Amino acid sequence: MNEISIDCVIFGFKNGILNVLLVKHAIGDSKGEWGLPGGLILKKEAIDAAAQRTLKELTGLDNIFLEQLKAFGEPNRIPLGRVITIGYYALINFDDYDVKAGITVSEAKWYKIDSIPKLIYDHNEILDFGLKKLQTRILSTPIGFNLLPEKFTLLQLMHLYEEILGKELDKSNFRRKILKMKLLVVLDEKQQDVSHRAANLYKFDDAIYKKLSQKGFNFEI
Amino acid sequence: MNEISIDCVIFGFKNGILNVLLVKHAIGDSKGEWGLPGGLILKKEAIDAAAQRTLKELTGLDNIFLEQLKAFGEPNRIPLGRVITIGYYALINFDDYDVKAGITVSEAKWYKIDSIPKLIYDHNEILDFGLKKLQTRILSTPIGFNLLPEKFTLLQLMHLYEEILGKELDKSNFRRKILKMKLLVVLDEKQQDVSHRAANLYKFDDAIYKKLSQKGFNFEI
DNA sequence: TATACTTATGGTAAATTTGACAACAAGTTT
DNA sequence: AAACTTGTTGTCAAATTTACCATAAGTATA
Repeated sequence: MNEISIDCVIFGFKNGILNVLLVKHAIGDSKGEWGLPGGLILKKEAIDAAAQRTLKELTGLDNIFLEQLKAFGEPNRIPLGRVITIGYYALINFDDYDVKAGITVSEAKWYKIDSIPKLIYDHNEILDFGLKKLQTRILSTPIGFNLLPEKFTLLQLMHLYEEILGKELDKSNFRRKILKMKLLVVLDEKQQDVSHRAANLYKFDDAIYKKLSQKGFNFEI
Repeated sequence: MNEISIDCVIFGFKNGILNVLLVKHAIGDSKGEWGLPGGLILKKEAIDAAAQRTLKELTGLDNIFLEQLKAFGEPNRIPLGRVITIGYYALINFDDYDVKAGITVSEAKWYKIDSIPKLIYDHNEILDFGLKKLQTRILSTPIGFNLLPEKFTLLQLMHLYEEILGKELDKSNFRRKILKMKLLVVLDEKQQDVSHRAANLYKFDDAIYKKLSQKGFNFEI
């Protein structure tokens, strides 16, 4: 009766800039245009599994943070016929990722969040929804770490928050608030190759991370 | 290829108790069992419109607060075959509502939130997701008013929050916080027919309501 | 070697918010 | 009139936030 697809908003963070992974379609009516990576759901496949598969096919990565946004179902959202799509968003660690264009896409490329081109169908709307979700989610759940390498400095973490929220934060106050949560563990290791005082590296505490992921917190910034 | 349905978690608030509207199926494999009201999406019908239609057919009400939860798509969530459902939740003013059983349901009934029976398919899961969404949403957006009559007392509003969040609040502090938002307008009118000092009635300010609906707030209780 | 420069980290004081509770007000019931 | 019930206002210490400043620990430059 209906076609159902998956579309993923994949966020990455590099050099203080938030990026989204877009693909250039190689086949079909939208050939040559940019859009979100996605695909049709298989028979007997759970929708979360379909999103995981789509993600793996594109990035080669498993075990990625992935969460459903919602379903998008305007009857004319795509010209060819009725397709309802279920939006997902994912957060990936830039360093682990290696670009792979798939069969149906000719190119895959990171775009800065403030220079997103016009995308096919309603993909700009899905992307915007994903960004808003990320903005609110990062204030109530410790998901931001999925965008960072395993070891990071407090300022890297702060810049991530600044970039996602689109506003400047106070170093000193950010440090106090984030440390109060006991989510971070100081490492006996410092930043390398910087031409100024090296900052301490941190990682997050798995146990507390799990607890806070369920309970949530309230990060007023 | 796939069937897509809508299922609605409809909340109502009466005498300080949060209720959910359930229906008893009159036809099909689930005949005689209780579940969430819902139905299939029509061809060329937007999914939001399908939810509105479902709601109107059951309650006769238009212009109701309605918001999508997410899509539920386990391959075996219903025994008959693959159906992906899109969950919605709605908040309605009890006083405006008049029960109507439809064609496919033999009965429609309000259930207290703490006495929900075993429902068909994954409807208990959808309901739980809806309640959680309501709990977090009510702390960041002024949606609770949709559950109350036009004029209400501060204590009625507080009891609504208490019931939804499942915890007791302090009268004095609640009053201070809610009034600080400037969302409420004092009316020159008091509660009627109570056997104690009558409380002042309030309504909410449309303009500020709209503004806060977009901007959101942070209601720490 | 001394000085300037950059970022990291720790601290502080004023302002604001919170939490817990007391006190009083305005009615109804006994 | 006294007791009772709920509404409304006020208080005050504790906790938190905000906007800073000061110092530490390095690198680069004169």
